[in-house]
Amino acid sequence: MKSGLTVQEVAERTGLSAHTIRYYERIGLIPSVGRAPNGHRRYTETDVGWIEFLKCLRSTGMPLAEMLRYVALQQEGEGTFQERLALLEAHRHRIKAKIEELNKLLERIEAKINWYRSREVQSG
Amino acid sequence: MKSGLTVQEVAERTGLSAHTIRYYERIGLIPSVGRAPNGHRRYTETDVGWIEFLKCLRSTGMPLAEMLRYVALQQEGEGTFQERLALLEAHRHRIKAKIEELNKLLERIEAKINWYRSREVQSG
DNA sequence: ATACAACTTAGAGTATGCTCTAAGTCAAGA
DNA sequence: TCTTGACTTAGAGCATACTCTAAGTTGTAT
Repeated sequence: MKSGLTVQEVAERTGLSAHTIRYYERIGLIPSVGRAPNGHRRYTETDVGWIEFLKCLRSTGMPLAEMLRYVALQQEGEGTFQERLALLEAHRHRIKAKIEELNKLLERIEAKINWYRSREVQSG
Repeated sequence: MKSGLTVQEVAERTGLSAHTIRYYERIGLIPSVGRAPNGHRRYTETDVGWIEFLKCLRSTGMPLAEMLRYVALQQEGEGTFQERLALLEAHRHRIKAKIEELNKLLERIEAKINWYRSREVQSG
């Protein structure tokens, strides 16, 4: 019977390094990770889901400080639902804005690429 | 008669700080900026266009090191057209991948938001 | 004349987010 | 028994990209 995943196993699953996972725990992003009798970390599927959510927030550009704020609200309990929702909605807004910005800038870069291509034809 | 824009004016136009513009010049991203007789920088419209292009590359996530590589190729002359084109195409590919990633992760965050909203209704 | 604001340079300092190290524990296999 | 490898911790180190500072110069307004 398996008591949980090791930090390496979680690293493999999530694509984060074991160093980073421990670091996230240390700064408070992953509260209450279980330990084996020898002190080694043991992760549940719930933990893995949470870490994947953290990764999702990070990959979309949320700073660690804001992720910590989210965790803090979570630990304060149900009274912080509105605030957590607001935080996520603000983040969603930023992601959408970033996607729009990227699309706009992509066009500009493609224009430059096309300029190079037109030159390429003439100069061989 | 105006001999060119000052660093502050370029900062206002491009949205970069004067510090950053000087820094970019120092590391080699903005070659050959003209000087007034007193040694002050004077920018042409061409310079501004180039700085805006740099900003575009940065905002889409290109590291300074790669931008420097692009500048280096540019200064080597016409023989580097292919390489410059390849560099921009690789970058375009990364931007597209990033947009796709953001769209995917955005969905996940929206799912979480919707989960919060459904709770919100029940708990008042 | 003098104060002020904007500029110059080289270099130091900061923010963020990892990433690695050192010293030690522990369990399993040769 | 001894080695190997994975784990633990606290803390140091590093990469990136700015951002600021200090000391000095210059041009303009009062």
